[in-house]
Amino acid sequence: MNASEPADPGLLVLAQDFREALRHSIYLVRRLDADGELSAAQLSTLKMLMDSGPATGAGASSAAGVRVGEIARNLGVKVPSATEQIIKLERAGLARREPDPEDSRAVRVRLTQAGRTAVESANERRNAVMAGILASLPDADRAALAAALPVIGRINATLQA
Amino acid sequence: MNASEPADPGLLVLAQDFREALRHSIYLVRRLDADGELSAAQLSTLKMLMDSGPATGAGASSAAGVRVGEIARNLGVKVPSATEQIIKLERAGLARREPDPEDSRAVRVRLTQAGRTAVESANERRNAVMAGILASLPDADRAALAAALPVIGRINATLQA
DNA sequence: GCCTAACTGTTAGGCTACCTAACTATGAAC
DNA sequence: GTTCATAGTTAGGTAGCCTAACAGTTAGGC
Repeated sequence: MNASEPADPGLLVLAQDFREALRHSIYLVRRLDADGELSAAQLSTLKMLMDSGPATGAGASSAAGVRVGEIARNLGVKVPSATEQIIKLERAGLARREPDPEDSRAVRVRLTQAGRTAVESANERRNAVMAGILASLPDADRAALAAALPVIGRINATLQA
Repeated sequence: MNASEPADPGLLVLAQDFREALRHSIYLVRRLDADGELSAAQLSTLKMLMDSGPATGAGASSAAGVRVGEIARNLGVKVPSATEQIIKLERAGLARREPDPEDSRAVRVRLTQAGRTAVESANERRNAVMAGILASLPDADRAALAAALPVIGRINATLQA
């Protein structure tokens, strides 16, 4: 945990290689996001809204929507940045802001039906492109990747703490 | 290769999971880059210069430095964006622009000694932080990660084509 | 030789996404 | 019923990317 210690050389090499891989992956992500329709930041925001509460709110009778602060925390940005994204989404008709009935300071953000549709189609498109790339790999590569994804998830989870 | 085909469902799931992992990794990268000293873009540029030609140019008698277009291509950005970064690096005393003796249209960019020092220390710091995170993982996780890195490298290489 | 076409890099202008600081409005505590 | 904390917005600024327009250099065709 302590970064000031000398650290195992092998660990440093792995760290370097992993950083390198992530650095190069930026281009991949940029490529996937380059199809226009929705920016990476906006898709992330929409996706978060979708995961956190159904747009139709069938079973969510009490507190529908997500608070701005929570969105910011989930996206790893500051509150004003979240506000900015939300305003853009609202202008695009993809999300809606409503007062929180339980706390008048707060704002509840929800997907509109159009927002839900947009995030689904954008996701499908990106997944299809990525799947196309993965399809060209040998089975063993795909297996290795699949095995590593949970690990990367755990690494990312480290940051939440 | 053809993204318009229906595609294997398992492949789509893997694609989705991989995209998700990369999306979350953005926060990790942001965290690593947040230590100030050098922005991600600038470190990438410096690193590229370092890998492509020694600053001292001991053995590189003929064509020292890297051309702007080549830098742009390597970083996956357009030429004006590369120019912008280079100007900043030059102002910071980390890189130098020189005329290309063989082609007067071209510009050769080289690291200064200060630039070399800066990239090394920035890299070491980031590697140490990452190594600290990796140290908290079980051995099996590290092994899985190490096995997947070459795969991610191959995926990224796909884009060059 | 010279004129045109292709190429290299810079400049100008614009966009998105992030930030901090300052502000408004509401809630909670005493 | 002040006072302090909390939720979000607004204002202003920065970094990094883009396209379009430009200047200078090289290379061909004739």
